[in-house]
Amino acid sequence: MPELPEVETTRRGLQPLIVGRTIQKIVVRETRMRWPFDPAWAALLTGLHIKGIERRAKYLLIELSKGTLLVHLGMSGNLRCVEPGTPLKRHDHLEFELDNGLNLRFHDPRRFGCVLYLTSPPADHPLLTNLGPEPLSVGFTGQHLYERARGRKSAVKTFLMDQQHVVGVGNIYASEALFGAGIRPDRSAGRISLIRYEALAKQVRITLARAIEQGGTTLRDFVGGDGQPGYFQQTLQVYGRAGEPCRQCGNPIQQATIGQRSSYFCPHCQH
DNA sequence: CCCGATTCCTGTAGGC
DNA sequence: TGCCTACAGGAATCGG
Repeated sequence: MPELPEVETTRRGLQPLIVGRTIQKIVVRETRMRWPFDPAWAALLTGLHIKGIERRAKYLLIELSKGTLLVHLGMSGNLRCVEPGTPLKRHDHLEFELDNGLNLRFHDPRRFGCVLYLTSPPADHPLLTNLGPEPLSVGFTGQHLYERARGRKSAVKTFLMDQQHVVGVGNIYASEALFGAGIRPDRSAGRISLIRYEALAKQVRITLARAIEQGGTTLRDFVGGDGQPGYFQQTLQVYGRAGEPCRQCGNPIQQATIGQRSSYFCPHCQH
């Protein structure tokens, strides 16, 4: 499930392979996604130069000589460069043939992702407004979380996954960061102290940074921009470990549904 | 405004 | 072996 570390891993893997290249041809095999890919974009994109690749929240922004490609990986998507002739897999929806011979492939079995061509400033796009601060920026602090949580009754895990408060944290890293901070995921967001939010903000930063170092988490089929899987799954403390011993205290990890999402925590280490 | 439920989709796993 | 169902989840959207 691509969260910030997987998207950042994709960005870093793609950067040396696609920046400076020109799009020579586009093959559209499937347009139905979270937001449809307009087939008319193929002609508009042909011949454009790739100036850079940035990330905002879980979105990739591929800056072109005219406009921007806005990519979201949904929950099963990946964007990678392959050598020409690499066998097609089911759900390889889009292909961008570059002037260095490589093909940039968008693959997304569940089609919760999207690829949109924007010709206005990306910051003005509705999908990018109302996003919270980047968790690895100085604007993200425990104080910020604490203030945003005032008066909120929803579970802190649900609060942490709301991209309006902080971006990039999804189901896996929310569980991991809450474990690191010793906070039960089902606690009401408005009833947690500033001190504890400071610990949580620190754990969010640490967890995401370590995951980026490991190339993200590959539970099923995530691969980065260069096609390599991630290794952070070996480091997971609680996610997916229901019934297994806590790595800190040995008691079994508990699974619970919070906000229609499965959550994992240690009842002994988290309060 | 806030919050919980619903919705989109397909691959995989478990039960019988 | 094969069929059926449940589950996985990012995030927009809707209803209360």
